[in-house]
Amino acid sequence: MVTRERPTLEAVARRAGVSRATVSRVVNGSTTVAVAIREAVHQAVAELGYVPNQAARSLVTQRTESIALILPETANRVFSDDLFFPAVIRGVSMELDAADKQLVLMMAGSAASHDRVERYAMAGHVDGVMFASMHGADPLPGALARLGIPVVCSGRPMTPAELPVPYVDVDHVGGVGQAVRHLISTGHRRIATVAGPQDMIAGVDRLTGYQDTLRAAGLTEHVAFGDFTRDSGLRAMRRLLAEDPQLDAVFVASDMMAHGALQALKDAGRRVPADVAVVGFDDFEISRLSDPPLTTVRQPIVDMGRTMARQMLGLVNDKQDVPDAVVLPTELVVRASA
Amino acid sequence: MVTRERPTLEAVARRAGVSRATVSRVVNGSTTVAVAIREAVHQAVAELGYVPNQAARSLVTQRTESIALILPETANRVFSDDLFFPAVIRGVSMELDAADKQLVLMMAGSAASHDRVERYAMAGHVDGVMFASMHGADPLPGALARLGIPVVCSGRPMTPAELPVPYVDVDHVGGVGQAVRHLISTGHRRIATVAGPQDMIAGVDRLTGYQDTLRAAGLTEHVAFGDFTRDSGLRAMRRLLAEDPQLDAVFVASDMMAHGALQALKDAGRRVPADVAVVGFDDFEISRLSDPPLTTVRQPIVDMGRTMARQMLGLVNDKQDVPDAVVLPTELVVRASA
DNA sequence: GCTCTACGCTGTACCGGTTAAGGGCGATCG
DNA sequence: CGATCGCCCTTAACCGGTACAGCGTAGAGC
Repeated sequence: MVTRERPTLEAVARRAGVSRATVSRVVNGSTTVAVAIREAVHQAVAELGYVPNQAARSLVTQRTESIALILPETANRVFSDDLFFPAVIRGVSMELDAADKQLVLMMAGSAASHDRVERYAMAGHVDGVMFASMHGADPLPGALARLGIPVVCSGRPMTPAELPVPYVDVDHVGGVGQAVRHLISTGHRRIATVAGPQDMIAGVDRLTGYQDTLRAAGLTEHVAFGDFTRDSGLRAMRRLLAEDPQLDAVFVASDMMAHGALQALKDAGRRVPADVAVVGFDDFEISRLSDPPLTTVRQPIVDMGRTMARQMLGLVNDKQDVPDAVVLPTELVVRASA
Repeated sequence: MVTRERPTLEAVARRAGVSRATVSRVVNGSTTVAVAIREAVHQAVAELGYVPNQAARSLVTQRTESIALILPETANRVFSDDLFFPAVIRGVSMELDAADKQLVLMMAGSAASHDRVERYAMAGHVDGVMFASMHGADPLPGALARLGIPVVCSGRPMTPAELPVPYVDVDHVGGVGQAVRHLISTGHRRIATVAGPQDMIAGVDRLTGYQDTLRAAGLTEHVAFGDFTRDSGLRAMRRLLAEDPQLDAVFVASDMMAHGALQALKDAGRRVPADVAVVGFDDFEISRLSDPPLTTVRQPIVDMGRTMARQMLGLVNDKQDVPDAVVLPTELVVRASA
């Protein structure tokens, strides 16, 4: 390793024959510097390969130009069979890159890591914190917001905090309504659902959408619960079939669970959609490729990430027009399974 | 926003009735502090909710306790239909979490972002940089290493740099050899391959493994190229079928491409494995679930991430026993497709 | 009882930037 | 022609920690 000494402002200043302050102003693009001097400084910067020390800069500016994204799951579970977080990351990353901010990724599954996140943000390591989907009524976003740290959540908070934090969510209820009405309009009457975990807003709202629509149509509810994983969908579908062998349709609250449900139906010798129609929720890439291709409610996950990031950028730049809540539209995508 | 002032060392010192230096030593766990004073400081820290300012600390220690992971793709492509990067992230994250280091995620698809990564590392924002899979002979790892910044790569560098950087890779050639020998031993003789991109070491090595094994058996090669995406696998399989309708087996250099190939075979009316046997490479979760379940070469992706992170931690801690190269084993997983 | 040593704490000089206050100098105006 | 003004640059005071040198104090040794 060569470990060439990193040049400092001081070195650049000496080389250009000016003071540190002048170099600082040139580097930060101040216009009140004579052209000749500005040129000299730029040349010195180039010759020495000067790069400002971020720690020193942060110490005085109280900004780090980086933003944390918290994935409230253990590193174990995230990414295991989940396509949601990668898409969120992608959206967030696109937007932060454009703003020249850095993305710090943190997993916060355990209580201990909760603490770590809080300390990390308090240590001024990041300018703001984004939460990607949350379980239960997590106190962390509210706690950080109370400390004056910009916070944005994905997913409407389950319990409205005393201090409301901006969030972005999708129209779960509307999308599910479309899906269930589609099932009804195609002649189905015994429509069950595999619902998501009830400690997540996505789980709660999608179940509400199902219940509201069914009730409006005067039909009977039939619910089994999963945790958004493929396997839980498979098991839930089995339970539904055991409880009501006559069911002719099912709305499954996530694509992953829907693929599990397709498997369960296949195992049980049911044809899809002839015997049982299936609708999912997410519209992952793989849902176009399943057998049969999955009818599903599309939610714009990448856009959620982008929107969160934009809200965050607005907050850290003290823009006044940052909306408290953004709800993105969902849309039924009809394929072969229903 | 309440924006409570963050307490400083100074404030804690005043409250505890000691000097800044003493508080600093207590906070950093030095043992040469009298118990009574240590207690008093701890209490003051707790009462004030003191959290050390990371920027100030980094300024003097020249360390940030965070590590960058570079995904050399545009944010667009990463995660689109790729399951490799999420798994790497998961492995890296597990290991860094345990070491209480933070993970900074950066995309570096464009030349411009290349520059950003270099400046970012040079600014001392991170203590080290890890590269997750690379295209071509990327000069960036070598450049950073030359600047004295700890670097670890996933995937053997395509052109050995003048300054060798530690890397972790898997035994591509060995795994592919197992796969192709399996095809031969089950009676196949017209064995084609869908190879990966030849600007990536994984693409090159897997093709080499195929070629070496076929040659050793005195069989004829038949190659089409893809770029590891499902769609490219589908198209490549079509070309192979058009060129040799008699082929009876194919080794596909990635699971994603293999799923595309399965689709192409199905479209062409070929039964798998009766007419054409298919072996993939990766062993993603979804490969157990395809129809038929995919025989494939398992590579330990999460372990790659963990190993990279461990090497990195060794480097930043100046451990002497950091191996230059770690090659993890691969293993044929036989399912129904071959 | 005095010196010596060891220990533990304080004082302070940094780390590398930013920024407010201050000063030199040429141009402008009366 | 002198006072005033404004433009640009320099000086220096921070930001909040770390770590080293140094000093006070207490206990040991004789």
